[in-house]
Amino acid sequence: MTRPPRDTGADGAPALDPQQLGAYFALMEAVSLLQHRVEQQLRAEGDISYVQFQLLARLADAPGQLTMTQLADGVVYSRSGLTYQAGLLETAGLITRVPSPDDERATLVTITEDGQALVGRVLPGHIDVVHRLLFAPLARDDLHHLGDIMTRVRDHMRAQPPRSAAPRKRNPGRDSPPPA
Amino acid sequence: MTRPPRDTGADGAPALDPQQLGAYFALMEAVSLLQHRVEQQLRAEGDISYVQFQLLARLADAPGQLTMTQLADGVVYSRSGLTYQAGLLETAGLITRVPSPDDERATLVTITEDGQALVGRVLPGHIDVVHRLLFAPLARDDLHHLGDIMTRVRDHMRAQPPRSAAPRKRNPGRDSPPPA
DNA sequence: CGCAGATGCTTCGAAGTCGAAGCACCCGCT
DNA sequence: AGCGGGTGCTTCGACTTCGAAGCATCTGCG
Repeated sequence: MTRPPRDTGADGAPALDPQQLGAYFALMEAVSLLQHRVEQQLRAEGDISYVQFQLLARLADAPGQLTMTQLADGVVYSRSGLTYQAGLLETAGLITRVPSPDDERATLVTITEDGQALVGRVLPGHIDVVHRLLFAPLARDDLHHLGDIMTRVRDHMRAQPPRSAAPRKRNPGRDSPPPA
Repeated sequence: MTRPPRDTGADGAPALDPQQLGAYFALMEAVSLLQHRVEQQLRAEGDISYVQFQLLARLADAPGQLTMTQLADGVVYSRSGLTYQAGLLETAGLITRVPSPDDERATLVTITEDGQALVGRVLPGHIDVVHRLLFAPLARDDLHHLGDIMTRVRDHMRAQPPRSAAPRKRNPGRDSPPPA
C-alpha cells in the first residue's frame, strides 16, 4: 500500500493498469471456460447441472439433513431458485424433503441412496476435468498462491456489506415509500 | 511434478488434495460473488447486464465494426444468445446492425454515440467495484501472480480440444455419424 | 456454369434464474 | 393468551440462455 488507493485519471475514470486489467479478464474468462466444461461433463455423465451437483455434493458432505436455506447458501442467489432445483431433484428421486419437526416452517432435505450413488458416479469425472483444465498448467507454488489469493479475496467479499456499490443513498432506510 | 499425475484413491475416485479443493472452491465462489456485485453495479448505474456491458465494451475498443460472430466470441456460448442481446441493444439505440457489403450473410455491428456514452458512464463504477472487491485485499506480488496464473490457465483451456472431457469414446474422431 | 456443403445469422421452444408477493409458522412483548 | 414483526419456503411472472432447426448466402469443385 505504498501508492494512493485510487489511480483516478484526468478524465475522472479511475484506470486499472494493464496488469490489473489482464488479471481481471483472464480470471473471468478462465472461470467461465472452466464452468462451461464442468457443466458439459456433469451433463454427459450424470445428466445434472452444475447447480444440482453442488447441492448434492453439499448434502453428501453434510451430516444428513439441511434446511433449504442452509443448502442454498453460496450456491444460488435466490430462494426461489433453490425451490425449483429441489423440486427437480426430488422428482428425480435424488433427495427427499420433509417438514422439520422442530420448526414447521423449515424443510429438511436429505440425499437419497440414488443421490449418493449419482454423486459417486460423476465426482471422479468432475475432479478429472478440474485437474486437467485448472491444475495441469500450474506448478506447486502456483497452486499455493492461487489458493491463498482467492481465499483472501473471497473472505474479503463476504465481509463486504452488499450496499457498498450504491453510489449515493440519501438516507438508508428512509426511502419515503408513498403508499396511500 | 514429482508425484504421479493422478491420485486415484482406493475407491476409484481420484482425490484432489485439500489444498487443491480449497483453491478450486475459493476461486469459483470468489468469481461468482464478484460477478454478482458487478452485475448489480451495472444494473444500477446503466441499467444493463454484464453481458451487454461486455459487448458494448468490446465494440468501444474495436475499430468500429464487428460481425456478430466476432462480437460473440468469448462472451456468449451460443449465437442465438447474441442475436437476442443485439436485438435489445439495438432497440435501446446503443448499437446498429447493418448487413455487410462484402458478405451478405454477415451482419456488421457498430456502437452508437449513445452506446459509447453509456460505456463511459458506467465504466468508472465498474472499475471501482473490481478494484474494491478484487484488488483491494491483494498486494503487488499477489496481483502479479494472479495475472500470471490465470493467463496460463486460460490459454491452456483455450488450447484444450473441447472433446477432452468425454470419458470413454471408442475411437476419438470416429464418431461414425450415420447420415445416409 | 451449377450444385453441394459450409458458413452466418435468426427464429423457436425448453429450461433455469431472479425478485416480488404470498402463506404459514415462530418468537418476544404486553 | 394475544398480537405484531420476523423467518422459511413456495408460487408467479419476467427475463435470459441455450440448442436445434431453418433460411440465405458464399465457396469450392466438377
